[in-house]
Amino acid sequence: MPHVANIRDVAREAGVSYQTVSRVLNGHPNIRAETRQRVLDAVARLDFRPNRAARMLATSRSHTIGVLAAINGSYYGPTSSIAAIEDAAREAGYSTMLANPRVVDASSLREAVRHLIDEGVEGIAVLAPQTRTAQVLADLGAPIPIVTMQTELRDADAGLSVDNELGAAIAAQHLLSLGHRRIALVAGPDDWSEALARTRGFEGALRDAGLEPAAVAAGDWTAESGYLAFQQLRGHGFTAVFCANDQMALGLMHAAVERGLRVPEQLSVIGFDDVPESAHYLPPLTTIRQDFDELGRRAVATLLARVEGSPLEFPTALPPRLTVRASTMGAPV
Amino acid sequence: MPHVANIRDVAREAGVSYQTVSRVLNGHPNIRAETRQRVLDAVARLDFRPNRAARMLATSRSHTIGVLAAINGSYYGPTSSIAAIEDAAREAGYSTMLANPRVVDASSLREAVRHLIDEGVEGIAVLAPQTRTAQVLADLGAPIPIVTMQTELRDADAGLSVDNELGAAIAAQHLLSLGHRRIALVAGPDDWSEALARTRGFEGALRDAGLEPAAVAAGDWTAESGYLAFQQLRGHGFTAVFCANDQMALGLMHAAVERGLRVPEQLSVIGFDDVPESAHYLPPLTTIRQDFDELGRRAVATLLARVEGSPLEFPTALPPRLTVRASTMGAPV
DNA sequence: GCTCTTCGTGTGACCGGTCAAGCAGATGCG
DNA sequence: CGCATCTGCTTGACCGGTCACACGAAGAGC
Repeated sequence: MPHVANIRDVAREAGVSYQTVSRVLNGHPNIRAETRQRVLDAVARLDFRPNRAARMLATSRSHTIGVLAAINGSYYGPTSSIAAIEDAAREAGYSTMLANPRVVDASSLREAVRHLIDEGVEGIAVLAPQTRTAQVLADLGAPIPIVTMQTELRDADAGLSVDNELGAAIAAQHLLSLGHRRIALVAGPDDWSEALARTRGFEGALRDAGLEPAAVAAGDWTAESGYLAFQQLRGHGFTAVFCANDQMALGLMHAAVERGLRVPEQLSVIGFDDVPESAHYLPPLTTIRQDFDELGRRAVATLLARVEGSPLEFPTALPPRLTVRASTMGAPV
Repeated sequence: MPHVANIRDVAREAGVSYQTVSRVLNGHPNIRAETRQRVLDAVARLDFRPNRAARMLATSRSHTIGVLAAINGSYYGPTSSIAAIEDAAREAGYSTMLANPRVVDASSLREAVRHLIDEGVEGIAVLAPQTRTAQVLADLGAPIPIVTMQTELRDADAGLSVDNELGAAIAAQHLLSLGHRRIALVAGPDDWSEALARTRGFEGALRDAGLEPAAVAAGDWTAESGYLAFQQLRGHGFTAVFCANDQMALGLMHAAVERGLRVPEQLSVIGFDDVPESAHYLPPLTTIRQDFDELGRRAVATLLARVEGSPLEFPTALPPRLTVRASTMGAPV
């Protein structure tokens, strides 16, 4: 086992005390330039890397954040956000620790948070947008900041979601502007905040036009559930359908085509998320784009501001953007 | 700031010395049952949680593994594996630290590995299946075990991939058995091990049948690149095409349909991965299934065995499995 | 010239665990 | 009965950093 240098080795090598080395490493003032250089040279010669455990023990700061992500059903969004979080965190000198509860219930969430806290993380970003999540986390009374992404709460974390309600309203308005009047909804699971917000936005926009959904089915975000949803919906005589995410839209189009319906000529379909593949679905999917990367970056910025006690906050949710492709067209007459 | 209990508080509460508490926590023998119980009661009363930094400093063991994942292009596979890794690690009492180089070049890889080592991880699982990865990692001479997943090397980590060569051969044989003789290939990027292995397997199977690929194009795993690949390939008169992943197959089908070709009647398409959506592509995609979860579990098992010096090894790559759906049929005459 | 501040550096204690050695009391063995 | 061994527990040192404080030297103010 090769001996790895510690701070006292460096001090000896540089001919100063270990405290001086510590000062140099932490950028304290009041070090003579020549002394600093001697220390830095010694650090380089010995390839000294400060021991994080020792530093953490002494300062009780870990420079680590936790990511609590429950990934199931859809992959693209959470994965993009996680990658962005890790990137932003490292940029700011923080490391990232992962916790993946396999199911999202109160006790798994609690256990995951506790695990991360035991690891010494200074803050946690949560990607588990079930409705109950926010409440469970609040009840925990955790001693560190926790930001919840993609929540529907109009609270301090508002800036950490896309405005799902607005996005769904835009989708509905797009269909309305094409002349559709009988529009169905494939909602997400009703224990997900985003699903509820999208349903609300969609129904609100319809109501503003004096309409109601022609029919409603709920899926679980998977393509398979979109496929099954179509079977529930058929017979309700709609000319367009809003699916709460792209995968369900894909499954629904599959079922529709199988029944001999032509998309978009006989049925317009619009999704949500704009996953990279949706541009190549058949037909290419009209959908609502979310900026998952920006979401991740904002989560880290918010978290670190809270960790360090500064007041940064993102007051408004990110604007979603309509991407029109070939799966929507004017209503058949 | 509420005082959190340390081991000496527990000792005082239980009326024993701190060393006895440490013994109990670490399951040492030679503790009287009644003493152990008194300690455990005190632990529970004070909600004592051992400080990981202190333990790490004293033992120089972190009980943490690192995951170095370069996620770009495809999401489903790596994300599934990461989730499985985190799960298996936690099961074994290990935590998971993340590092996501945004590009995969030698210096980013080195930096990411170094970052993880500085964090004190005891081993690293690498999901960055570019060909050069393995060599760069080997050259690093890292003082901790590193396992590389999805590498093409037939070395100690062989069990940490699906047998890509076999999978591609199975795909080719499926097309051959349907009577296709003019078969094109959309390969993955040629700096990815998996891409090379799939190309090898595909071309090998064709050669065994006395054939050569009708045409070859390379993509970058994205649907978009599959779409573009078709434009390169057309005019080469093929009746079937093997795409090195599902997304590229999706893009290719999109381009084919746009040119008026019917899949599978005029063109059979087969993919690789079996992402959840591929069952609902239009037409549903015939593809080769990989077990990403098992890959993640094996990576952790291998890593921990190596960390602990036990001899566990998975001698053989995971078998891929053909999933026949609607995108392939007998060759047109 | 003497004290007062500022600058640059060193000393000791401490963070919260673990490990090695030590030390009573009980038990085994001749 | 004397000695060695085992059992159960305690004490002291240590892991590798940081923090609070002390201290000598140089420059400022009177």
